[in-house]
Amino acid sequence: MGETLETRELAHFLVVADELHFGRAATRLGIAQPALSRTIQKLERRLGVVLFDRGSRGVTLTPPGRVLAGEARHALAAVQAAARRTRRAATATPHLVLAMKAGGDFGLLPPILAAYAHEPESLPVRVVFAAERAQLLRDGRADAALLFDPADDLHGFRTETLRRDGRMAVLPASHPLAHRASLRLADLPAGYLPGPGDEPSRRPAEDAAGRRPAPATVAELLQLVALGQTIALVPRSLPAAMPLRPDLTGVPVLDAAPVTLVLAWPAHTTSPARAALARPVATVRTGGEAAGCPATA
Amino acid sequence: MGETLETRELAHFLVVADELHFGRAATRLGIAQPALSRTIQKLERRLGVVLFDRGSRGVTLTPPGRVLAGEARHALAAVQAAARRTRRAATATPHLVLAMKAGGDFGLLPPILAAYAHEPESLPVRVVFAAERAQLLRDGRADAALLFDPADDLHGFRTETLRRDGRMAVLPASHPLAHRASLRLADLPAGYLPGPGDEPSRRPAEDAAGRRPAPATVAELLQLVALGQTIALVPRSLPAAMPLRPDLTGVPVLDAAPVTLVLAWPAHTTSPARAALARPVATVRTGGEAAGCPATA
DNA sequence: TCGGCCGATACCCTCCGGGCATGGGCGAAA
DNA sequence: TTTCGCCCATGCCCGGAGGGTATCGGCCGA
Repeated sequence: MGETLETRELAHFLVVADELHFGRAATRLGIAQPALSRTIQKLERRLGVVLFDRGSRGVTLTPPGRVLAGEARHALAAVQAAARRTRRAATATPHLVLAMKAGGDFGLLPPILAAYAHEPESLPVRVVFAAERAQLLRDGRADAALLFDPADDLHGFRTETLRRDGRMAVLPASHPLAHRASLRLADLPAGYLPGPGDEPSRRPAEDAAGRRPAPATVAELLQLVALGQTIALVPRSLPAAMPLRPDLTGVPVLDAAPVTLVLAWPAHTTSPARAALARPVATVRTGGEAAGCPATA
Repeated sequence: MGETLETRELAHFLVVADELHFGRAATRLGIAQPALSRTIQKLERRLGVVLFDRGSRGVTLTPPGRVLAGEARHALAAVQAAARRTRRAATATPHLVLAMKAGGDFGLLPPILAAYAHEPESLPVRVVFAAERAQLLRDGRADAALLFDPADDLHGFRTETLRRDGRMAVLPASHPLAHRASLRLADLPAGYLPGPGDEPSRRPAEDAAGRRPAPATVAELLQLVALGQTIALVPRSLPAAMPLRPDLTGVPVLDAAPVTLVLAWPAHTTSPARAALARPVATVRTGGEAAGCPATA
């Protein structure tokens, strides 16, 4: 009764929880449907819990099933992270992987990396660009990431604050609001898209309804603004890393919640090379008011 | 090459990493030694990494092996937490488990629980006493815990500050320093034991050398003080929950690092009942100066 | 040099995971 | 109401992974 679950069981369960259809889930897993049914049944018996309601009108997650879906995702990410980090620890050419979005450093990264290179334990740093930086960090594909505090999910990470920043609206230079010195949220027309760092963690390539997803990069977002399709809310420091094209204008939004740019890393890692990466941040940080106040808020 | 590791492999690996001896590890696992050897070999082949140095003078972890040991512990804790939380989500009588050390609430818990009981989503709360509260939280045996900030490992937890507090030395009333109004760390004789919340996370029942471990509870610690075997450094609010016996005296230590008592819970849980537990904390909190500043420091 | 410790190898067996065929419940269509 | 069809469960078989016993081989200490 108390044996530990196997990762295969959790992975198979997650696919069923995702598809809510044993047949399709089995296809996705490359196995036959009966085998999958039995795996789930055994999992349910082992847990002593019914995970799915099998109505003839399809399959539904029970409340405990919903709990397991969330927990299983975390557990599997932890297992994958174990494999990835172990492999990378054995690499002949050790290095750190830093995940960020293009322009997502407000121009602060170059001096940090320069200072880091002088640290005694420093390693070469490879920068990767990705929207799902938090996920990369969780499953071991990255050693550190530049994240935004209220927008990204910082749970389980340790962080060092780089900069706390207000927001501004980016609009076409021809927009009626473009000449204003400042704005309030109420001034903005309804339906503007979120700014960088507000993206949802899961971003399907395409909606079930076929709608296009929100833009994944700041460049895409600003492109949409230039096309007059939206208004963007971005950190005021953004132009330091990515100047606005001339046909766009930035106007501070006074009452938009501020964003905090942080350097984040998995809480339990112990690499001295990674620890040294946090050190130069303190010297580079500008305008930081929450020094030493870690995240996980 | 890229398949995910199985929990059984990780568990077996951890025992070998702990024992550094295949034979003993196999016995602990209840299997024969050859099977264990093969499991580890397969794990190494799958990862493409050598995890152990097999010298004839015993077995040693390689550096990547040490990485995997840390990662595997976290991954397995996550898997076990998944099972525990799922089972408890299916319980007929839902409730929350709150882990603490006896006296570890500074007397603040009763009003919190009283206020919590009036929250709309509240559940019955079962309090369990344990030294390894953080571990209980990590593997799903508890839903929340009262932890001490610099002492406990708060990585991966969300927290709500209950109280920040200086420390005092507890000494026998007959001790030469007992009449002082205040002390500094330099005044204390070398070799005093840590106070509550300074305990290491792993506490073997007995040393390899056979020495007794540090006391696990405050009551044990104060007992040792009364016996003149040590001096204790405890939070100044401790007597609010656990009055000092008359033959003991508390003297503030001005330059000892303050302790922060926090309510902690796993970062990614989503139970509304658990979320409601954090709410009364804000109303009960006294002397808190770091409100809203979360942990993970 | 020899015996003992300890991990690796060889070989066998059992059982678990998976495949195929089929049963059975339930809703929708006729 | 009957029938068709979708979809999950069940029955049965097979291959392989995991485990057990016996044994080898390297290394150290006596």
